[in-house]
Amino acid sequence: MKGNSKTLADVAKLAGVSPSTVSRVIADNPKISEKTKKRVVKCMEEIGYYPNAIAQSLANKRTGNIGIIMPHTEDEIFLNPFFPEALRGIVKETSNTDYDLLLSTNAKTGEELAIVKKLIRGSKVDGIILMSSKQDDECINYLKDIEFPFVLIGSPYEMEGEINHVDNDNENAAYELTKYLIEIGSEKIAFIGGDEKLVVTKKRIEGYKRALKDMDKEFKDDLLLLGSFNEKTGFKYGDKIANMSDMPDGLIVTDDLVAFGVLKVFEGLGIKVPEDIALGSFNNSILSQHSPIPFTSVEINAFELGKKSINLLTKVIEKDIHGQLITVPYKIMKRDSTDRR
Amino acid sequence: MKGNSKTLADVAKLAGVSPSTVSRVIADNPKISEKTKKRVVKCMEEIGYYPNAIAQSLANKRTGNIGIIMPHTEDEIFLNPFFPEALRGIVKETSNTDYDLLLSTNAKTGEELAIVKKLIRGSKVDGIILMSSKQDDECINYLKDIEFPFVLIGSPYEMEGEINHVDNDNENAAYELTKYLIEIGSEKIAFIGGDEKLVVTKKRIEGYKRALKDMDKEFKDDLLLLGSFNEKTGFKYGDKIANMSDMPDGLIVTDDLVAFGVLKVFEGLGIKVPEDIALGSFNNSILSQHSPIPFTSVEINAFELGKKSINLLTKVIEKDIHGQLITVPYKIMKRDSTDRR
DNA sequence: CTGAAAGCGCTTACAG
DNA sequence: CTGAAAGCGCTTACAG
Repeated sequence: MKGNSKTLADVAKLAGVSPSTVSRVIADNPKISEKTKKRVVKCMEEIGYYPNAIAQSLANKRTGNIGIIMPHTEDEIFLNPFFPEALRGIVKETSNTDYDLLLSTNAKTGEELAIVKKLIRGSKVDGIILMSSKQDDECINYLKDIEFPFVLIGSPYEMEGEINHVDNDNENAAYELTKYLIEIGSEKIAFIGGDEKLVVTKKRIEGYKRALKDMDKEFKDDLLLLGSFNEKTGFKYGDKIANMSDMPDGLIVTDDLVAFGVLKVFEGLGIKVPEDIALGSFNNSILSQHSPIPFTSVEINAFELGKKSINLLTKVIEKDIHGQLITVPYKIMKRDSTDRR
Repeated sequence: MKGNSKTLADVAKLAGVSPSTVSRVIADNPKISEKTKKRVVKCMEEIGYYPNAIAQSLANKRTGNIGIIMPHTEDEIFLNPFFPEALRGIVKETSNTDYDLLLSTNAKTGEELAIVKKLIRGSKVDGIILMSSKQDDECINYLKDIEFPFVLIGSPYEMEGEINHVDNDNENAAYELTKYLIEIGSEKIAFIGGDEKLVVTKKRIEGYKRALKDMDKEFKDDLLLLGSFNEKTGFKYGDKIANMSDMPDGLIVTDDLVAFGVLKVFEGLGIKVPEDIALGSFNNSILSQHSPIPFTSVEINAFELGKKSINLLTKVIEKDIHGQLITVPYKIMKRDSTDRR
């Protein structure tokens, strides 16, 4: 490339000042007189000068980058619209700051820690967003241990009071959804969740159980079904539920794609929703709206989660803040699958 | 953070060699004897040394970062599954290299050029991936002008032979799809496209026209409908088509979400697909598979486009390569909407 | 208000 | 095969 970028020194020479002065003009240091400031700025424009971010970083000990750690690509979880949506929020909010975004490129599960270490020890980022958390999360432990600025999207399994995170109140969302199903007449409610190591799964199970208890329904172990975030899980458990001797008349599903799979099975078997069984799900994806039977789903506002995480992180980078929690409201979007009027 | 990272000098002191030698060990310079190499490596591990990427960049004139320029967040186009999918491919392929990914954070349309300039002139990236192109694209012109390494996902409007890009053969895809509709008996085929400034729109229109010509059908201007990539466009044109005096019996739509909107309108009006009108679309999204009437759609393989773009870019950064084109195969996924057996 | 000098943590010709 | 020195392009205490 024919760039031949100009340096600070070039500007200094042209303006007849020292490099220190030019540097101070860039930093908009108030000690520099308006007069020289103007002259220098003019010279910068004249030769098309642009500060070298790398050199600034080295001298500054500040990179201007935020690292985003996503679950790895192969992972089915990446296919979940949650991540693109949250990322969209992250990008959006970052555009209001002077940070750039550095994306993790971990290809394998379990590689997250290595990536985090590389970014931090190589001084490539000033802060980190963790886009998922699990039980005994080694990334969280590491970041916490070295006291590096980071924000978790979701909730940590332990040390909640010490870790900065942005999340929905998943416990309450599941509680409310379960309660709602009971209110519209469901007596026996099954629950299909994700990986039990995921904190979000745990929280929703808790809410589900609490609602059952509050509404004087018995919790039954065989109505608690755990699987992955894909359609297959829906097929499998849809079948299982349909074949239960005393079939449930209510169902909570932790993800729309799974719920969609369940509905397909039910449709094939002639099971009517919501008449025979009411259904509530999570994520409010395009599928929940456009399914042959549009179904009730909890909008978790992933875009907002992303935005808020960056907003918090920029503060965390500046001051040290610990254990800050930002709760993003959810909303139960009621549709045909729970409409028993 | 309590980091206090160790430096090259620390390692050198401990190993009893000069910093130059340690540096050469890091670079795995063959001139260093195996013996010292081993000793130095041991010392690095002992004190937990990790090279500072920023300092390396400054000395090296190499950042190890690739910049990704996406359409801006607000843009409806970002909601299209194409971008997350392509990004997934980009992430995946990058994980096999030693590059990191720097994401553009442009919030407004038209800000792309400023972002590109900032990344390049601030020396934050070694190369750039452009995720969309339009007519008179100023980013392309700038990058080309300063001869900065970049790869375009999609095709440029002009100077095709001079710009490295990765794309489907959209002209042929539209050609084949149109021809297929004619072969299953469609006589009059309408086309719903996207923004006419987008190169992909132009290419598909060309293919559509060529197929009509080859199959001795007349091209009619009022059957060529252009809009945005959203459901509303589908509603609007679905209605329009339904109300044409001599309604078309075939329809090509440039995006699944739009096609989905059209189908909804048709369903509401009692228009039968594929009996009354056959439909073929693009992107093979989850909607095309799960729509009440699953519809034929062209799989463009966005994941592969992403992967190939990184693959090409890493080569472009090393040698100078110009006007290289990599074509990613598409595949027409035939479903009920064109099944007239 | 401005400048000379040292430093950020590396790399790399040059010399031996 | 290894080292001393200069340099990458900035910033910032220190001095004036």
